[in-house]
Amino acid sequence: MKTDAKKHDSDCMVAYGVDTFGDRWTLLVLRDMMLYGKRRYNEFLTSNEQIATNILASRLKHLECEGIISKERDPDNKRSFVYSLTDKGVELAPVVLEIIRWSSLHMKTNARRRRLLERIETDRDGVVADIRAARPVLPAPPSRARA
Amino acid sequence: MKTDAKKHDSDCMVAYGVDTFGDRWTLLVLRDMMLYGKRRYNEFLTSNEQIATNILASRLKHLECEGIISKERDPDNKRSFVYSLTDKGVELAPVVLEIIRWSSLHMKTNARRRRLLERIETDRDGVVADIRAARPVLPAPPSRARA
DNA sequence: TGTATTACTTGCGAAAAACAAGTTAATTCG
DNA sequence: CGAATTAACTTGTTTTTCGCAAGTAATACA
Repeated sequence: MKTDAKKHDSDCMVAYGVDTFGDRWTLLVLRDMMLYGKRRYNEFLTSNEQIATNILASRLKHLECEGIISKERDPDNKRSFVYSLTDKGVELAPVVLEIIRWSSLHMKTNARRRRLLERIETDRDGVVADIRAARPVLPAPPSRARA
Repeated sequence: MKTDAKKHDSDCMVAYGVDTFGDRWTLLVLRDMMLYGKRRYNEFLTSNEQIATNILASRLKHLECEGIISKERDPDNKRSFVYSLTDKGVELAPVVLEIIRWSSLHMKTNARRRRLLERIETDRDGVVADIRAARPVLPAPPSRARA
């Protein structure tokens, strides 16, 4: 499987990150994996932001090419696949957690958010352990009505 | 000045971050400000990744609308403007620093990178102070030949 | 007074995203 | 056992955004 050419391909570490997850959707897929423990194509499709199926397929392929997720057959259901975070993917957790922290400074606060933020501040290693184990860090959000 | 409609506008903190800086260019502009102390339109145009001028203008406007940067006339040169990070912008530094850290785990290492990483690990507050003061954290990178 | 500089805007073709529909293979249901 | 369903995608097609080249307006400089 051939990986996409890098868009920037500069020597910069920030550009490397942007090339890897700097688009409208990739970080949301990673969020679904990290916070909600999602692992299947169908699950990613049902997030609140309604990613299109062709886009989802291309982002999963890209993440796999970058070594951030791996794809394996579900042993119990031969038509299903399970996507998992690799070590390289789990190492991205601090980036996602810092995004959450920053946003929490600038979004209206609520109990759900406060709880997550508190846990990030006081039990970051536990959060990362949950992410690694695919244990949801948050209960799934209430899903919005579709059009 | 009217801000763009949010693309995702979900209730999610990660989505808020993606709406704010989740595209090919915004994080690179922020990097230029944070790491290299860039403050002017021309300076942003000369980064290694060669952003187009209309895109740069739209990203600066967006960042300003989001309250991440501010734009002021240069008192010494009436045709020039100075862009600065607001508090909200400086608060994004940890996100950028975590991206750098993650990338450094997965890019070929070199002296320049090792130095920055070391400083991030041992003097994070000093790095953030430099960012706030618009002091370059890194010397400008060797610029690449243009086409 | 004329040229250069700074910070943009405009127009247009190309690329990517979004939407809808179709495909394939495994599985469950009657 | 055959038919409907599910899971994971493709494949068109339209719409939006990107990226390049060129143009513009307001200083500033010689």
